[in-house]
Amino acid sequence: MPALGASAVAVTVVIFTVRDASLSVLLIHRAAEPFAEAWALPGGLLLPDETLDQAAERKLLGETGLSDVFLEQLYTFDAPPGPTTPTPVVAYFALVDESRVHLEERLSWRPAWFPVSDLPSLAFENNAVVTYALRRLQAKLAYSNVVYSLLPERFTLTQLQHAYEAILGRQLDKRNFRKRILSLDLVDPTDQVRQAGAHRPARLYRFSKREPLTL
Amino acid sequence: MPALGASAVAVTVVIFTVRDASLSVLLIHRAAEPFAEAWALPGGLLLPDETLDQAAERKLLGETGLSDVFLEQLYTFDAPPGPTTPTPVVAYFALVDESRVHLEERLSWRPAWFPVSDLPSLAFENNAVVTYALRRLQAKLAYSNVVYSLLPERFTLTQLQHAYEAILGRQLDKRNFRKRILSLDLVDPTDQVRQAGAHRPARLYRFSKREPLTL
DNA sequence: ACAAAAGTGTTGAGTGTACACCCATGG
DNA sequence: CCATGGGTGTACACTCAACACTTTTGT
Repeated sequence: MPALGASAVAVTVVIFTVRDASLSVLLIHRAAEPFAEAWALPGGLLLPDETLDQAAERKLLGETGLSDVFLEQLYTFDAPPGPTTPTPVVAYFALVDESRVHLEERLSWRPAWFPVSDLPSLAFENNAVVTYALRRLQAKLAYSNVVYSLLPERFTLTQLQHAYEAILGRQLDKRNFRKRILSLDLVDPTDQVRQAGAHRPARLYRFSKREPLTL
Repeated sequence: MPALGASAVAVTVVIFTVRDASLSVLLIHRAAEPFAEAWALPGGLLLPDETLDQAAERKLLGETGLSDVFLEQLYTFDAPPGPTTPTPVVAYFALVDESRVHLEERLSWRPAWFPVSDLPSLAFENNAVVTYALRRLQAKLAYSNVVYSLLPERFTLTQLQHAYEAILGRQLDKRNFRKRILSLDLVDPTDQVRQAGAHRPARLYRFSKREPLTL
């Protein structure tokens, strides 16, 4: 039987949001070695007596102040090479509504949103993690309601469509989009018909289930 | 920053095969505590300087003598409750051709195949792992060539169909199945037309790519 | 007035599904 | 001669993609 205690486990979270029509990821600026001055995904070690999901929630809450959002385990990556004790990294991904986020105020680290289409080179080979998360997210769009936590509780179908377009990176046909969404009945219409700042009254919808739903 | 060295990591493998028209899983019989005398999935601790994939391959090779088969990471589960130091478990799943397997000969442990439809209650909550693996496998059938490593190198379309049926747990229409498989061109026909033990000559096929392919 | 977003149907192509019979061989 | 598995085509239902104009409001 193998030697014990060789590894601890780290958890990292890819936090996505949609900002001005593009899909973005939350990154933190590292002050300490290794990879000082590089951008990286938020993450850290699993605490004793904590589940993996709890650790991911803790990280998400710390960075954004949010906890009731879509958050799912993604993949477990090997320990990145480096001077520290090697620990496998369990990656999660989350979707948040940017208007509900309160970014952590820090002295030395500056969290910031970066469009996924224009990422810098990240610490710990985190670019691969983001790429993997993006692929998974795109795949899940087709058959689940994951986007529920990217949008406010009530939203127009156009807003929803913009979220889909940002994630898929291409334009969608409006009429086909509406037909499909309504036929899946992921959403219910609500009575309210006027939204601040909108050009004209519009029907608002909400997700019929806000829990993660994987058809 | 959290305390270090609280956890190591374990790896476990769900090894599937098709035996007389039903999908089966390889289990080992535990001699030692915890869960002595219970059946469990093969697994063990990650060794220092080993990648997760390597650990899974090592386990698979140890139990079956095989290494060139489909093997994919599945999910990372929390440490099971118990007296030992809690370690998260990175689960993998593999597909093997039973005729190529050489089960490990052991004195105290007896590895054995169990149909997934009729599993005993497993140690370490491994039943949930098997259920998860089965769902993933079924999903992957639709859009990938994963079954390539369940079958011998050359096979008839009927054999292939039997493998699909065992995994999905339902009968498929022969003509539709053939049309679909051929249209995906996952397989190429080979010249050989006679197979030992078969009732009549038949066209044999082989997978055009034997590498994992995720369309 | 005009820019910006909301809303609304039809058609054609392609895909998926249901369904039944003949053939070659081994026993 | 019969049991076993190999091999083959068509018709219908459904899903998906392409496509343009009118309405309402804020500025």
